[in-house]
Amino acid sequence: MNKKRTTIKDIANVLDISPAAVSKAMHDDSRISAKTKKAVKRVAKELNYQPNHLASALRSGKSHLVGVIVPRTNSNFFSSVIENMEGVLNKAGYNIIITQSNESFEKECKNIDTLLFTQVDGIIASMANETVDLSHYEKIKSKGIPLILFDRGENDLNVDYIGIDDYDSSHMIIEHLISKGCKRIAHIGGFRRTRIFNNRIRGFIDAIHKHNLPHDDDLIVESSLTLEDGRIKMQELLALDNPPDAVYVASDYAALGALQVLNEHHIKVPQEICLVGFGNEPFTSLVSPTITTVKQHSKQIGKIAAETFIKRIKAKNWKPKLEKNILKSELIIRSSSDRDLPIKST
Amino acid sequence: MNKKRTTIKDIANVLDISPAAVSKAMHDDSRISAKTKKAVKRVAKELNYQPNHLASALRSGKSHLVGVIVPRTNSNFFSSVIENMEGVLNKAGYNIIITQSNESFEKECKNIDTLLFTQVDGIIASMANETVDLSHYEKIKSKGIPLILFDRGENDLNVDYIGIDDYDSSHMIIEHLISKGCKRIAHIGGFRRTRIFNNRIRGFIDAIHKHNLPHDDDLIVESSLTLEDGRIKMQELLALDNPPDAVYVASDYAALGALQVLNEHHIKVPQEICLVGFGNEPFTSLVSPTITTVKQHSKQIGKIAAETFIKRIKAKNWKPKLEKNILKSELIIRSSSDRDLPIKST
DNA sequence: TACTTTTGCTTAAACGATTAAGCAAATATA
DNA sequence: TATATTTGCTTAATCGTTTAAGCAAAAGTA
Repeated sequence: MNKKRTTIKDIANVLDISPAAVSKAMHDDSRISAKTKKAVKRVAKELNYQPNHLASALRSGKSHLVGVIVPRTNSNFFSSVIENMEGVLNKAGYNIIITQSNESFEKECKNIDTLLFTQVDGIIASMANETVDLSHYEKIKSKGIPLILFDRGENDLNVDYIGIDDYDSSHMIIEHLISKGCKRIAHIGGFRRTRIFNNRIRGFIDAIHKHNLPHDDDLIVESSLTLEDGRIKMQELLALDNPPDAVYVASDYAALGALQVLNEHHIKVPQEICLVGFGNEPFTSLVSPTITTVKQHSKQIGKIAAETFIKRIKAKNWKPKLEKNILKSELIIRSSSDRDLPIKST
Repeated sequence: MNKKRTTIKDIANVLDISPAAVSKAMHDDSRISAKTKKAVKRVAKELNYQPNHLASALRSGKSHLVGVIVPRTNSNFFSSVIENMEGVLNKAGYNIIITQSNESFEKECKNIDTLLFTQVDGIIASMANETVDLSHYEKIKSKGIPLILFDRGENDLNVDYIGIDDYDSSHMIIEHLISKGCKRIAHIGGFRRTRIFNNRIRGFIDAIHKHNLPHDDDLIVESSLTLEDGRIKMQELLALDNPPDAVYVASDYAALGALQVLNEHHIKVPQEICLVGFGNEPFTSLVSPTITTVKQHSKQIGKIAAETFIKRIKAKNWKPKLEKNILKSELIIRSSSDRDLPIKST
């Protein structure tokens, strides 16, 4: 019969107490007797009471919603980060709203507006490739809600950041390739304007110098790191007078494109050219030969990002503050760079 | 100075009119003069007014939030569906909350509770593999908010559904394989309890009979359709006294597992055994040989699901109603079944 | 006994928008 | 000119919860 949902008023009526007492009983207020609390909770269950989230959010000013912005959800890295973030946040009573920027600056701005409009209590984001203007992120900060960046961050924003050590990762890769006898190593990197890609390039150059390998500008190319661009850049490298004997690609997708080109040219990988990708996307272990790559600890990144958010929200007066959380990455050595192993498909 | 956000009251004070007039002006009410409307909008812009979504949602009973439940976001199919759904819904003034069930029934139940708690105006979902008990979905229906299913649906729920014709897709595949000279076709299918997989199995059997091919129970196996299980089921098929000359796998992931096993056994694909997957995941065009598969029109499915939701929300008294929207799928023929073509890597 | 403190509630005002009802002034109609 | 209608607003209630303030009764303290 009763079409409308149960409210605290209904519970109050049944027990002949005030709605305020019911609200406090549900929140285990110390000023409510154990007896009343028990009765309230019993009746709440009987009437199938579901708190009205909008009302409490309006009154308390807290929506218990966290906005998440990622370039795309269909990469294994981001979907894993989100999954682990969600686990931690749900336990703390927060739900998440996931949005995708599709690497577009415009879409990212829209997403931020949408999230602020929806009154999220904070935003956890990884920036789009295109993003250079940071004014939209400043808008989040000026609202006084926590902003936490992961993977694709930006020092200038001066907020919490969780990611891996890209500079160090490049060193690991170069040292691995050197141990396999490579002497002329090329790097297909991302755009320098994106911090993580710049760090990988810097790490690459410094490692090359450290080990007294030739530094040749032709061997460093910037790329959008899509599969297609990986193909193009690999072809360019092969066309050099003095082509490389190893290629370190800053993304698995572009590395796959490079591998296709190498296969098409019947260049033996890893015997003639070694190949290393970045990101540990699932397909790297599925293609032939399997691709050596860098694991970014997506689970940890997701968890730490969520925990950082909770820490910030608990501090009553949140002030934007830079706190970096840099995880060590892990090199996954597979056939494409392992000259001691025969090529195998798993 | 002013820390608090602008409300309609602030605008009202500036113009010395009532907050009600401001609200109506913002909504272009016919009983407000053009002059007042203009002034209100000007001041709103000046004060950087952002409507409080929670307040209007509370009052109007509409959150303008749509809940989305998918098994996982990291498959290309689901992320593409979501992207296109979002486009349509955003234009109509709705935002979406994405949740993942990870194929778990328990997680799916939790997601539904979360979404209902967050007071979404409707739910668009694709069911987890594990789900057989539909009581949680009935709960959504009983709340009187629109429920729309896509891809993984269930007739018993009697709600709108958008998907492809799985039965017909099986026919397309079988006819293609027959045209390539296959005579003994096996099917690694999903669990029969999931409607789409059952339809693919039925389509497979009927197509086999229609073309007078032998119906051998050993050639039909049910699988969880993960990569690993695809490997196991392929090994079982190879171990038969009379192994198949073609395998139709109901998922690209499992098809990839099957392909790995075939490659490891040095069985030539497609010369000795033809292979067909399902879903058009990006890696199907990246592995060697490339895998023939079925395109599910994720963009269309996303758009239609969103449009159906909007249609339902506009009808004032929503009643659960079965309305199926079945799209025709498309067979993408690649090397793994194309005996006329040489094996190539793209 | 007389006072203070604690307990366990109630009252009532928010939170920021929407909206039904009402009302004076302007305009139209007879 | 008298009446009806339309225009353009205001008033006040409402959505369901939270919370500051208040108050009587019970318990503790001197």
